[in-house]
Amino acid sequence: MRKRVTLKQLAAELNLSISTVSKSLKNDPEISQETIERVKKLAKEKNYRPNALAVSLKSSKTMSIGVIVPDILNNFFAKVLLGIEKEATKNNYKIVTCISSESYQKELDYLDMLSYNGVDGFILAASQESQTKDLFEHFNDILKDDIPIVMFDRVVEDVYCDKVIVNDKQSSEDAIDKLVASGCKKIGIVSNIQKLSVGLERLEGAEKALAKYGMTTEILKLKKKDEFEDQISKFIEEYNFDAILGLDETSAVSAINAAQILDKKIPNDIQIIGFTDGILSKHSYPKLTTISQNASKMGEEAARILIDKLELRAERYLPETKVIKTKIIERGTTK
Amino acid sequence: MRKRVTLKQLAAELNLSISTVSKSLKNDPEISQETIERVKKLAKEKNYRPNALAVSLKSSKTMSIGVIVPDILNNFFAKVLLGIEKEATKNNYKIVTCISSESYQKELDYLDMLSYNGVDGFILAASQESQTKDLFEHFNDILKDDIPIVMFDRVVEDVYCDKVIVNDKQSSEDAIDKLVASGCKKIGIVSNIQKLSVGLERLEGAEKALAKYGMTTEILKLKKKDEFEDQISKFIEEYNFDAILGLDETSAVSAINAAQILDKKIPNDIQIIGFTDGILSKHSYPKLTTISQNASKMGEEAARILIDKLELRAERYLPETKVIKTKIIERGTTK
DNA sequence: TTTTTTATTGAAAGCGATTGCTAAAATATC
DNA sequence: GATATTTTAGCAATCGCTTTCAATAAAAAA
Repeated sequence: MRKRVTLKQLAAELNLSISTVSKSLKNDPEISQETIERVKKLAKEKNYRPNALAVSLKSSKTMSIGVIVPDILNNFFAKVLLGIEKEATKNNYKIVTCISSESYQKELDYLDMLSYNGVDGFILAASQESQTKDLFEHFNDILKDDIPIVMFDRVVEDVYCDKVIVNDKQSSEDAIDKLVASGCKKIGIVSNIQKLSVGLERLEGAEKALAKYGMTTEILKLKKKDEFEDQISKFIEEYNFDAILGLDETSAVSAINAAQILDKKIPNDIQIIGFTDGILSKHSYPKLTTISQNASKMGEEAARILIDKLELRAERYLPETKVIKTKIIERGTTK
Repeated sequence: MRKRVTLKQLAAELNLSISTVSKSLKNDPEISQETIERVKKLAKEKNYRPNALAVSLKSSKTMSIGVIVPDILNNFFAKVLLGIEKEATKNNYKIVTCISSESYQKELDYLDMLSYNGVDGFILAASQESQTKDLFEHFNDILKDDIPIVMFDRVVEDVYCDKVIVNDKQSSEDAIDKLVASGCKKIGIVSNIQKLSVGLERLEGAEKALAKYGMTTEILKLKKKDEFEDQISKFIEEYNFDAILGLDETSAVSAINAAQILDKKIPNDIQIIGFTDGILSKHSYPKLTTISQNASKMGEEAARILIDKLELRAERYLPETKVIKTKIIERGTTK
């Protein structure tokens, strides 16, 4: 069994003091070239690496970012995580990932734990519970401790921090525009995320666009307990839609299946557009036309903003809100 | 802006020594009840919490587990992660998640970084590159430093550590049995994971079962560059299969779509079974009959094994290999 | 009253690294 | 040859906490 080597041990073996060894490793000009080389040689031999804990304790910087996501099974969040990871790694930061499972309590616990574990900053999306119950003081508490937070996607209006969002409202307007342009007369909205800030935004955009064309907004809010396909096929039959806008990926894909059940041809009898360019969109039949939120880019952006803030600590600056542009990816469910 | 309070500050305010304060917070019998209460009162008021870094440095235990997964977008790994997270949290451990992106180099870097950051142990699935190139000394190096590893799913034979796997071979045998029992005469295998240990296992099981029924093994190894659906539909037409076993979820779902393209009715004209009970299986049309690996349970199990080892450090014990049982989840693609 | 016990608190070392300051040795200046 | 200057290396404090051991004071026993 190997033993991790410390400065102390190197010093002993070299007959030098700990400080000399430490300085040598940092190429301190105070130390003679000869000594530096001697030290480095042994350090390399023994595979010396500074104990990150000790360094952090001293410098009160851990080079780590706490990331809290509501649901890791959600492809969107997974992608964002990937983006964060990429950018963080590039800048020598590591990430500590926690999953709030949409629970306020877990979110709070993690915030607390991570802050006492010394993460340098947070990147997070609020849990559903925090959003619906309008709980956000726990975020402010962290900010008060001077630990920066960057929120993404599920942001909280009342928390004064950096944010990265997507122009959800505009996107669903665009989607409706597109559907109308291709001849749709009766468009239905299906949502499985009624309670989320993003769900509201998207709905608002759709309503606005629909109104513009003198169309009424018919929305189906999916109920967890029943089969989505059944709920949607009834909805389609009732109104005889020629297009469906799914406010999230699951709704849209379920709408595809519902259309199949009703034996409607996609995209001829009915067109479908969804949100979130996840794994489902690419594996449905036909493949789903969807609004991509550039999840990975969102993550990168969030990490970049946080790291900038961390490194440029010197100057206080105002929180910014970065809007990531969506793009519509046309596949088989639209004409 | 608030300031994190330390023992020193509490001590000063209470006119006590640091050690007394520390002991009081731990209900040390050496300290008088009166003092204990005085200390606790102020600590609560000031919201004192020990600095985790300092505690870790002292105890050389960080209460954290390094988790390395090859791909977080993969629903299976995400589920395992969820299981790990759940079990770890329950035992007061936190997890530091890294994503190797199937790269050997990243895997190595993370292993190195995390070990110097003092994680107490590792839970990981080998990257594809490590598996195909048969690279595993980096794992042994960690073990040499006396940091325990628990591998799951993608395990490496030559590394002597705890493992959690699934009875892949048996599962695909069972799947073939089931197909034959329901009358299939010509079964094709489709795989997108030829290079992985699990892919090999599953193939082996299928071959064995096929041979048992005097059937030949026809396998299609998917090529990334072409559309999966096209490759599969050609494959089906060529052999006129009445059943497909997809060795991974993507293959199986693509097979469903391929059948639709060929206008074959599922499950009457052709039956399909897949692996991994992920999100795709539930949203395909028809829904996919699949072999569930109990991903979340796998994660929990891995975490439990690791934590047991961590806490029971005392007695050396032999590495164990836990086999998680799969179960077949029947949905719409089989009779 | 003196000695022993017990109760209570504090001093100090240590975890591993960083860093400002000091001391000693080597070199330069007059 | 004596003093001033530069190199080079080490001391010691510090980060925040834990823990052993010593110290003091008060109470009990002799």
